[in-house]
Amino acid sequence: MTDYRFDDIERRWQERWAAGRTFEVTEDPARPKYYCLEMLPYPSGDIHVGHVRNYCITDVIARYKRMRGFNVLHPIGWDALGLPAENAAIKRGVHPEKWTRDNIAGMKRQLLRLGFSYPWSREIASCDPEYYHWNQWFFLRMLERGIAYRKKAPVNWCPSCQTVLANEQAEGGECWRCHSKVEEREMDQWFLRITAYQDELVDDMAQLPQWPERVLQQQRNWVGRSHGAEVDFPVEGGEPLRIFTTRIDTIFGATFMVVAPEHPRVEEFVRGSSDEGKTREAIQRLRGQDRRARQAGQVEKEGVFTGRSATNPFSRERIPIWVGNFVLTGYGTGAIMAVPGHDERDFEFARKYGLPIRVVIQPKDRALDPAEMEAAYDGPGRTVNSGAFDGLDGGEASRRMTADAEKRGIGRGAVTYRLKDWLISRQRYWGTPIPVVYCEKDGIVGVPDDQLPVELPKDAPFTGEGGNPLEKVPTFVQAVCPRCGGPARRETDTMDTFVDSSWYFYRYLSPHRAEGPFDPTAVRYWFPIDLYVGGIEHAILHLVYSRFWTKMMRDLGLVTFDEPVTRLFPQGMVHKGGEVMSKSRGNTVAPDDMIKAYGADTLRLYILSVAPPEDALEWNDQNVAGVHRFLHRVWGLLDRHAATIAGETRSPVPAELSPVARSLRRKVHQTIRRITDDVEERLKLNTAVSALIELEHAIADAEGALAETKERPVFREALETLVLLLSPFAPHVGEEMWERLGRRFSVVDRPWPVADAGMAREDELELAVQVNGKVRGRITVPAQAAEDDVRRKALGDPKVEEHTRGKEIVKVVVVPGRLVSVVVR
RNA sequence: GCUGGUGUAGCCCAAUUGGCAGAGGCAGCCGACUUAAAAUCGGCAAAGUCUGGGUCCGAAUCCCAGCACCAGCACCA
Repeated sequence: MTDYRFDDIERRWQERWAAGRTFEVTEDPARPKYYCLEMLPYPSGDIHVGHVRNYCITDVIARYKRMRGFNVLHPIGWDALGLPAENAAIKRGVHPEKWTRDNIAGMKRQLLRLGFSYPWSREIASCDPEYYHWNQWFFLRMLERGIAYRKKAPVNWCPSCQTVLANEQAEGGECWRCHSKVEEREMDQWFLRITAYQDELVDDMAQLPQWPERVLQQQRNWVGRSHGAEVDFPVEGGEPLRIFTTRIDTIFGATFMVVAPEHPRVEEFVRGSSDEGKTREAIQRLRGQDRRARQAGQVEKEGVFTGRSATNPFSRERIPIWVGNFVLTGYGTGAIMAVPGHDERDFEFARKYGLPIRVVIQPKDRALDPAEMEAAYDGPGRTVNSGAFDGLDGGEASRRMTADAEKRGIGRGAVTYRLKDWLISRQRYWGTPIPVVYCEKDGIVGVPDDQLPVELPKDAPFTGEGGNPLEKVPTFVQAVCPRCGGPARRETDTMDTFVDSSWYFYRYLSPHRAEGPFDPTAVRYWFPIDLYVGGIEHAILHLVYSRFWTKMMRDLGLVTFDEPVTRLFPQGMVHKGGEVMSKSRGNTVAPDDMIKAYGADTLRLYILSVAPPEDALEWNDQNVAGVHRFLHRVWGLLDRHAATIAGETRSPVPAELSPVARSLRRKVHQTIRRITDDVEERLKLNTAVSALIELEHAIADAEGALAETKERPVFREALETLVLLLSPFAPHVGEEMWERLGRRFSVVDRPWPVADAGMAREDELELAVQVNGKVRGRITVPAQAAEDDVRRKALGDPKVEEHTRGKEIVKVVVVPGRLVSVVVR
């Protein structure tokens, strides 16, 4: 037998694919299309196991769909701008561009070595000026429409990355990249008005039935839409104070108000009160509390009475206005009506400061007594102590009270959102320059389209001494105002790299197009993306931005649909030793080592077989040996017979078959059906691999009986089918075996086998017979036996009779193809 | 704290969605090959499904209560 020299085999076919441009595709209206997308990698230097898992899944699907007759687009590129390149420049004196290009070259080599079916002519890198040109072009279109704008706002500053971050990138008060604690700073920054699409982002989820609910849930939480009402509370000696509430039905229970320490009217309320000085001091202290901790509710509730009072516009009661650290600016109006009887936070605050608690919602089953209550009641019930509104359920009370407030001109239904506009400016070099200049005369002026791209200067100094390197390049900063021709200062902020990834999947369609970001005809053919596979960690960053970007492009008239991705499939993480595999934990596995030891086909097969693609994968070096042995056995099997099969005329499978042949054929067709089901809808690639192994076992078992007989056509069919079914998973072995079977290059264009239902059907079945739940006998019946015959045979079985003799048969359940259950008394 | 997911041989995972708990792999044991070892090949053994209740002829699967782990959300008024 010849050795399984995976290294030689894999390289040979990789070269052949490259030379034959096997995976290049163009639009072909005659064939159905399939756009199979994976998340493009950041060129950090190494492909890691998480990438491999992602790309193995998409590669199997891409190859499978191609065999099913689809015109498949399965592209790859590089998310090539971003901080690590610049940090490397500071640390090691390598230019970010060189660092990035070198990393891309190395990682590309790794991807090629894994045999992924990419159309490399479509490769893109976001650091190419020909790519970020279009970031700038989009930015200018958004600037024209007020979607991009500049404003001063409190923003998240990462002291370690020396730049501001978007809200999404500073969750929990930590920088998403380096986990430093972010600081709040008041700065002039560029924003994209994603909030213009906040309703669509939620409502269009109805168009995404093939997205996992947990991702949609996360996005829904992030947008944080909440329906309620705004109500103005009259303030003694001042303008009314506006609050937002989702529980206007409890307004009669509002016994005090609370404003955030930063509320603009705090000073007005405090001025002239009896304890002015002390109050101010207390408020100052509340302001000094850590804002993040306050938001997260990790700080004990504290407050102070401002000295001023307001009137509850429904109960007409005089109620005090407090300042409290649990009320936040930037959500609602920064002021609340406090209903301690029915809101946990208000209850806690009221108990602490001895403020009155009133019950205005009465549950069905018990009576609430404010003096006895240990917690707020926020369940359902009917309104009480609510004047003309008594006796209503919550929904009805809210509707009527809102209508009443509206009629009196003191309130209205209102919707609030948690989502903030997307802060996209970064004070760093290695990003897309924001294409505007500041002119003394004309203010902010966009760079004209014909002057794009604004390219990054090559000679910026990377000292690491604070400040954006771009500011230190006079030839970059000094500009001419496109409008008046006078001197202007060029913007030195660059764009968030999430801008690049928000639309890269459109650029794959026309990667070098100079007239626009993409060819609309190609978009009409290829979009939407049929399958998008990637890490779940992008659920609210990249995937929200991408949805926004498509909607924005739609409003520019560039596309005609609302959503770019039909089916999203988040793959599971890779763990080792029970922990997420990551550089920082030092538990990573290098794909290169695996390839060297076992080959790419083994690595691919292993990573797919060990767990369902959506589950966490627990890495275990020893398990790799298992699939490697499987490939060895396949190799041996083919090695023994390929030459014979290749050398003879292909005769048809005989109609009359021996039991062994019949059984092998059945297994072949059952396997086709199983793997097709597993791959097609459920993406259960792990069980598909198991089915391949089973088929190999079955073929090996029949080898002695069939290989050298006139029934060899059955054996040949089995081997050919095994190769075809295996080829999307282990494509190099697939090609090699296909060739050795005497068939033409390439297996990637062979039609996927079709299961013959008749062939797959069992002739006879063994059924268990249960008596009172215990298996007492077994009967063999023809597969299509009538229920009555099965029943008769089951009851006639001697072992069964032993247990039914002399007893009354109460019931006989026949489950066709499964078992018979007899109940006796 | 809330929501969702998961819990099956020593380990990773299956079980046609209520029908005989086992497809596949790892590890283990036995054997073949080998001077020997590794690699390779063949075979064997192993859990009654996290716990406790319930429904049913029949439950890993459905229901109730709890436990463990994972993920997301969490003063958002």
